[in-house]
Amino acid sequence: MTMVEGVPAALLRRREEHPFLGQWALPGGFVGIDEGLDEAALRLLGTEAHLEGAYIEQLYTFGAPGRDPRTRVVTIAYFALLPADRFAAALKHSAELMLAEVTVPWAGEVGGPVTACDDDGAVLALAFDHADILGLAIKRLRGKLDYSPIAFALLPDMFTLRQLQDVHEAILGVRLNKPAFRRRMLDRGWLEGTGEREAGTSFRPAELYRFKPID
Amino acid sequence: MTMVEGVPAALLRRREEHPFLGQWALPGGFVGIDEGLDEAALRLLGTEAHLEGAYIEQLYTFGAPGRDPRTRVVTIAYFALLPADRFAAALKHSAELMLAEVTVPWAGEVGGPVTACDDDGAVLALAFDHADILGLAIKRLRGKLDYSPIAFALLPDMFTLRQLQDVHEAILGVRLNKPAFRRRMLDRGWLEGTGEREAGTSFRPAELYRFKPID
DNA sequence: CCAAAAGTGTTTTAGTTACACCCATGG
DNA sequence: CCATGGGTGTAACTAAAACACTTTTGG
Repeated sequence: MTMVEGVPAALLRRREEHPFLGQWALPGGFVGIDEGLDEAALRLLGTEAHLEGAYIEQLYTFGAPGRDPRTRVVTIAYFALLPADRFAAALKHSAELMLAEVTVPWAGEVGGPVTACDDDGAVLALAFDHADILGLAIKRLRGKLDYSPIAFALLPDMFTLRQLQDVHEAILGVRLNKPAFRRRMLDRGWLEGTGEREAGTSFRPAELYRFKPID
Repeated sequence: MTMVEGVPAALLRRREEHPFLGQWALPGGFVGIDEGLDEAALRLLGTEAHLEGAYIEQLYTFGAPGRDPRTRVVTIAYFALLPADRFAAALKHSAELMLAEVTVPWAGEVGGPVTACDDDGAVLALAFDHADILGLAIKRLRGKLDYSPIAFALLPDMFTLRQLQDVHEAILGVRLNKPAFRRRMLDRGWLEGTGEREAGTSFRPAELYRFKPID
């Protein structure tokens, strides 16, 4: 997953076999008999999505008996986070891959279920229970955002406070107050200012910060 | 799991076969080919631990290649919560079952790893990676305590605010301020006062409350 | 009346929000 | 000098913590 123009987005792969032929699915595959789970997630992200070096985290294990019409399949779902620019190469690699915008209503909201949309805003039909998986991933991100440093996995090494705020707003789906956000982040002690500033703006350039993993 | 005398406790089962013969392990077993995961957790809690009607929640899936010396085993760990008095019948049912006190240091604390102790305070050797599973379960409880109603799964239908505070203190491992705790709980809107009061005290009897699932 | 724990009121403190303002840059 | 967004200061508000206090029961 990543954040594109203030909205969460997930890499999907068009299925080339039954069931759900032609529909969109999350990249995945089978765990090797002597392979760890994290290890398998990283391997499959490389072979199925052409993405390397992502932050990954186990999400939930889905095992309802009928979720795959062929046979019993238990899926140990992981999510992976990368900055948006890391997807360009992967998307060029295969026309069967796309980055879909994901919409997840807040609990109690009427907006309906989880939807994934293509660049034109058309709603995509997702294979299996993958819409549920996507929805749970977004909810996990929302829940962990303010006590874990996951947001930094979605940004390049150096970033401005505005970019960090954009990531938070994309995940939460709400606008945040600038001065309050700024102070909260700086007080947390996770940021370290590089002396450098962004370039190419027609206005005052913002300072670039780095994530300081000490804590 | 439950809370006994202000401390978290987990039901363990003595292993009667290799590997780890004679050591203590979490109750568990295999998922049926046409059985859901939650369904399997509840079934195994009944057959292995003689406990019914628990609140259960999926915890994490453990799949390191060497974690079972016999063959590759992936464990989808669940935790179950029940009031302490519900364990009496289970413990009488089999001498191979025990309720062990669990100690989990806070992150960054020096106190060392997760330990399980019997009634005499002797540290028990746990089979497989079950100490890791127990540790993660306690940490999950700590994290979810203040935004989810898990504490009520550890109490009878009607309970006093002091009992609720005892459960919170047992999970967190810290003492809490009485007036602040009281107000926080009442403001949350999860509690509904029954007109009734506890009996058998030699001091002023506390009002009994009920968990109000409306929200 | 006394001990013990239930339950309440008040002050202090810390963290967050809202809003107004100043600053630095390109054009 | 102007438009634009970066960055800062201050007051208002809210939630929690600390503390002292009153209340109610059994003995």
